[in-house]
Amino acid sequence: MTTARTPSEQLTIYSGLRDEERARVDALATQKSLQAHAYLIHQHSEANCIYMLEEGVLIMERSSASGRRQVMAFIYPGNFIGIAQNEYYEFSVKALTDARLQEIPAKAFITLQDEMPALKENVRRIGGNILAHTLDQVFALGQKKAHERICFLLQQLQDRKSSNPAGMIDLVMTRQDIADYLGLTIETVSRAFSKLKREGIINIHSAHTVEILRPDEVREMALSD
Amino acid sequence: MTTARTPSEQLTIYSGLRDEERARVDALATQKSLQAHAYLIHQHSEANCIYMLEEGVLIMERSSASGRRQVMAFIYPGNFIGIAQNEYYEFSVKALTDARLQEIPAKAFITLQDEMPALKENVRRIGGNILAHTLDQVFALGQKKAHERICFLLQQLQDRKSSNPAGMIDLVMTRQDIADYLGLTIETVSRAFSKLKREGIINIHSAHTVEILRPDEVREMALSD
DNA sequence: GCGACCCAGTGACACGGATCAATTTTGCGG
DNA sequence: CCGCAAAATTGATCCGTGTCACTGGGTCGC
Repeated sequence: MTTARTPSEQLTIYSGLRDEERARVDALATQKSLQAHAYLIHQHSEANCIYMLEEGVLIMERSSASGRRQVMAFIYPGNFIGIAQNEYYEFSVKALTDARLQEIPAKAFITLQDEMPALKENVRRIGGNILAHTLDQVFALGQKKAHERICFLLQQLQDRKSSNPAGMIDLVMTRQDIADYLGLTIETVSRAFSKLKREGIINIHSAHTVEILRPDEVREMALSD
Repeated sequence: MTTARTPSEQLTIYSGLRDEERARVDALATQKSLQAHAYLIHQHSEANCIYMLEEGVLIMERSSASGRRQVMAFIYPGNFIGIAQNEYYEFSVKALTDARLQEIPAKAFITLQDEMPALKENVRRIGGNILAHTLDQVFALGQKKAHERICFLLQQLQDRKSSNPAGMIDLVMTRQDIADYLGLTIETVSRAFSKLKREGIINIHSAHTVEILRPDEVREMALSD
C-alpha cells in the first residue's frame, strides 16, 4: 500500500485479541530461526505453514524456467508470509540476514479462524494489505521510470518502522535484489541512484546507506494515485 | 494465476455450499446492471460492497495524479470485485460492455462468513487466486518483453471459459486498455501483434478477434515459472 | 598484509520501446 | 450506403534502459 494508507500502529494477527485468544494462537506457533542466505520456502512447494517474521529481513522471489528472476517483496519484522496462499507457494523466500520467525501450521490456523472472528478479520485485513502492496508494485513496474521506481522502493523502506530516524535508510539487499524487484538491471539502478544524488534528492553514504534529503520529492515520485 | 494452476471448474463463493447456505448468501445480494462505459467503482471511494460479475466485461484501473493509468485486471463473468479490499477501493472499475452483476454489502457478507466456514474458505481461496494473478502480472511487467506480454494476455483470455473454442479470442478491450494493462504504448502493442502474426504464432482476423495458431509457443512466452 | 573475489559504479555502444507523424481501417449515425 | 470520427497500423526518429567492458573498493581467507 502507499504511505497514506499505512496505519501507524502495525496490524498483526494478534490485533485486538483477548489474552486467552492470543494464547490459543501462540499455542500453534513454533519458533524458527534462519541463517543469512538460507531458504525458508522453495517455489512450488506445498503451502503448509504461514510465517510471521520477528527479526531480520527476508526476500520473496520468483524465478522462471528461462532464468529470469522477479523479486516480489522484501519482508521485514511484523510482516507475514503465506497468509493469502492456496495449495502451493508460488515464490521462494530466502533470508537476507539472520532471522527469527514464528511458524504456524496453515490447516490448524484456518480452523482456528472459524472459532475466532477477530482473528479471521485480522487475517482478512493483512491479506488486503498484501494485495494493496502488490498493486502498488504493478503500478510502479508498468508506469514508472527507473529513478521513480527507486523512489518507490525508498519510500516503502522509509515507511517501515524498522528504518532509522531522520531519513536514513539501510539497504540490506544488494543492487541485484533491487534491480530484480524493480524490473531493472543493476547498472540502471546504480545510475538512478547517482542521478538522484546529483540532483540533491538523496545522499549516498555507502552502497547500503542512503539518506533522503528531500522527502517530498521522493514521495511525489513514489506515488501511484 | 498461470494456466497450470487454474482449476477447470470455476471457484465461486457458492462452491460446495448447501442449498440453504446458498440461499442465505443470495438473500444479501441485489441484482445490478451497468451500461457500457459506466463506472461501477471510483478510485478512493469507500469499499462498502463486493460484486460478482454475471455477464459482460469490466476493467479495473488506477490513475495517478500525474495522469498515468495502469489497468490492473480485466474482469469476466464469475470474477469477483472487492473481496480482498480494506477500507477504500484503490482502483476504479468500469464496464467495457453492458454488464449484469450481483452486489453484496461487505459488512453483512463478512458477518455471514463467521457463521459459514465453507463460505469463508471460498473467499479465502478467491483472495488467493486474485493475489496469484497479480503476482503473475508483476512478473510479466518486470521481466517480459512486449511480445511476451501480449502472449501473457492472450493466454489469460484463452484460459477464461468465456472465450470461444479453438483458440479464437475476442478482444473486448481497446489497444489503449491492453497497453495500459501491460505497461506499453498502443504503438508497441500494435507492432507486437503484427510481429506475432508475421511469425505465424497468431492470426489477426480483425482488431478485436485474434486466433492462436501455435498455442504451445504462446503458453511458453506467457509462463512465469 | 596480501591476494582473490564479489559487489558497485561508470563509460561506450546497442537495442527495444516511446514519441511523433502520416495513413488506413473500423464503427457508427444519418 | 455514405461520411465522419475514433481506433488501429505503420514508418521515422529519439531516448531510456540494457549490454558489455573495465575500474575501484570492501571483505574474507590464508
